[in-house]
Order: sequence, then C-alpha cells, then structure tokens
Amino acid sequence: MKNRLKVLRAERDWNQSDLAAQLGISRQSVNAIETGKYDPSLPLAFRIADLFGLRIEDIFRRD
Amino acid sequence: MKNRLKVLRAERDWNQSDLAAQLGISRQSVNAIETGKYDPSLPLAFRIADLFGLRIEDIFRRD
DNA sequence: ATAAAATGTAAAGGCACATTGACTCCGTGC
DNA sequence: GCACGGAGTCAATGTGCCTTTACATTTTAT
Repeated sequence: MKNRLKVLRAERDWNQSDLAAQLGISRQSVNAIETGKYDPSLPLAFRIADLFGLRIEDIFRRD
Repeated sequence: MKNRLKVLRAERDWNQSDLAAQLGISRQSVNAIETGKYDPSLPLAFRIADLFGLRIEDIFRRD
C-alpha cells in the first residue's frame, strides 16, 4: 500500500510528532507508515482518515 | 469495529468458505472477522471492499 | 559553523492478525 | 435414526502492528 500521509501532513505544517500525538501513537509508528515499512491497522486507518477529514481510499492506495 | 460482511455474503448466497476462497484467506479468518473477534488488516479490508464493489467505510464502522 | 529540530533506523518486547487442523453444535433432509 | 453442510470455536504456530529506548542522519535556523 502507498499513502499520502507525508503530503497531507506537510499541507498542515505538522511534523511527525504532531501527527503521532493527534493519533495517539508513537512518532516511530508514523514514520514507519510514511516510509512504507508497514500498513496501519484498520482502526488506525479510520482514525487517520477522520483526522484529515478524508476517506481511507483517498489516503491509502494499493501498490 | 463492526462490519456488514455476513449480510453482504448472504445477499450473494455465499457461505464462509466461498468468501474465504475469493479473498484468499482461511474460512476461520472470515468467521473470526464476521463474529468480531478481530479486525482485518488494511490490505485485506481493501480486498474485501473491492470484492463487494463498495468502499471500506460502507462495510466497516467504528463501534 | 554549530546547535536545535526533524527525520530515519535499529533492537527488543507485547499484543493483534492470520494460519491450519480438529472438534463441536445446529438445522435440513434422507 | 443418521449423514450432511454450514457455522462457531479451540489450540498451536507464525507474522505484522505498535511500543520504548537509543542513536545516526538530515534539515533548518541562528
């Protein structure tokens, strides 16, 4: 899966720590997801979508 | 998370084995997801949505 | 140039997802 | 009665998500 987290975060001028705090996860997890080390769980994907006011499909795509 | 898998499956007259085969996972995994034992991974959620021609948000909801 | 902030990476641990094989329970029909 | 298909569940195993602590690298600003 690919994702647009880095772009969405940049648009809002947030750093990885800011995003992590809002999602209630660690900064390393945000980084791992952004750099494609792994995909978020479904509940976390929902929280991410909610935070950005987008659909999951608008943030995450298959490779 | 709650999901509408059982209903969507019934609408198509598929049993858990049929669905499992189409998703490339085990029947026990389909059952576990339907009965709420756990949530699917994000990639699997995408495969499920694709199979039913729906959005992830139309199949899965927060509790 | 150099200090600080942001990002990337790594190891180790815990819990959740997903697997197989085997077993039970329920409803239908022979 | 008994067999059958469908569904639910268990134990054991392996992998993946997410954590913490720690350190290295890159970017930004002074």
